[in-house]
Amino acid sequence: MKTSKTEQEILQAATELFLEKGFAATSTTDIANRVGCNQALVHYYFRTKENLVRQVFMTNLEQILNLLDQPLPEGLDFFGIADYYIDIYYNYILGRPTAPLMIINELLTNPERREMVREIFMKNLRRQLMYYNLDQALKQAIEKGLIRQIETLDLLIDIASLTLASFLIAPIYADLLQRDAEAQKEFIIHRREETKLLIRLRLMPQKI
Amino acid sequence: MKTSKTEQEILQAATELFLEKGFAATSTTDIANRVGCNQALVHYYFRTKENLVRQVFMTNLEQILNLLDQPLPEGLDFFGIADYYIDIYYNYILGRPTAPLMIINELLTNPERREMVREIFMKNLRRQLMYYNLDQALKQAIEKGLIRQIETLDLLIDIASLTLASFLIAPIYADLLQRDAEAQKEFIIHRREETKLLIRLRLMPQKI
DNA sequence: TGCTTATTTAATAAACTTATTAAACTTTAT
DNA sequence: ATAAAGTTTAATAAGTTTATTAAATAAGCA
Repeated sequence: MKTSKTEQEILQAATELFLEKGFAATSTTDIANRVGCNQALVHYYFRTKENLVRQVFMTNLEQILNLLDQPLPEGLDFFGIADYYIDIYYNYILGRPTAPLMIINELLTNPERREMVREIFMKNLRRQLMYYNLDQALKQAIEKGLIRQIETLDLLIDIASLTLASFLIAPIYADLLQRDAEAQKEFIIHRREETKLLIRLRLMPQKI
Repeated sequence: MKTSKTEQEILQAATELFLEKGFAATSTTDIANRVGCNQALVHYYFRTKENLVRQVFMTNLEQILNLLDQPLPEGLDFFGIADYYIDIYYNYILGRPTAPLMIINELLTNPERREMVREIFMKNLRRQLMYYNLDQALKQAIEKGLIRQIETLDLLIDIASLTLASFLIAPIYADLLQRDAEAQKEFIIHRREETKLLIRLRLMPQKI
């Protein structure tokens, strides 16, 4: 009763198409065509398109959230920790560059999805603990004058913003300046280093 | 032959719905229902849905690009100029918070739209001149040691990334922490100031 | 006024969408 | 080998979508 090969292929094709064109613009017929199977088979395995959408959405969202779930690396200062997380996120998204857009897009246009996110958050106590630990560690470092005053949430949003936007902008950059896929990847690597520099300067305890 | 009231109403309703639900999820029947007119009327004025989509897309994109088209304010140093542009963008998007998502979404999922963007760029020589002027001014300031070494494109992308992401994250933030619209606006204002601080620190000529 | 043009509507064609059903085909397990 | 369970297909119902058409209504003006 473990998921069959065809079922996986359908899920895979659905994921690809949803990421390429968005949920609304993808039909179950499109999915079947990509797999090379009958359209009814999509419904046999997942019954409704909504189930399929939900599954793809949840899987991708959980993957992204789980990246934060790893323990803080030992023996690194905050500059090192920031770099470490920036690398993790850039590397992850390099592998599936349109996933964040799909997530963001669904979250913004579909209120039900936001309910799902709260569920995921509430369910995972470990993640809440991680946030609490980071918050405490930051506060101590600030008190000791090791880093500049910053809210924990702002630091995370700064990193997330710069990372996310790199991947939204990269394909547009490549197309506009008529660059190839290789140049696009270089652009992202370059933006990763710029992100690290920005965050480093944000945290460095010098007076403005 | 100037655009009739009904035509404007249709365009307005289409814009609203496209921004709320996305292009694919909005039907011409939805648009007619919001206006309170017959569905055929939508096609009478715009013939195809694609024409309507194109027009809404182009209008919003041009508005966003035109924000950069204003002359550099006099008597400001680069820190002041950066703040000035950050304010302009935040204020604009505050008025139409989902416009950037629609633009980004279309650009990423629909290759034809990227062609449109190149057209717009190439057509507007003044914008190219603006970029050239900014580039020159930055290079001089760097040479004189007034600001830290930075590529012009990176500075613009830094600002755009932080601004854009604020608006993508704000509604999710509000929903997740169950805050109201007022708190969401405050969040964005707060992020605007964090953006200014980040950019300021990025430009300040201190050794890392 | 009456003629012309513009706007609006109802009706509908043609294509496409999701989902179900019954029948055919494969596997698997005894 | 064969019965049971699982997989796949063709056919199709029911609904939606875009777009067109012809007829009805309203405006503009000579």
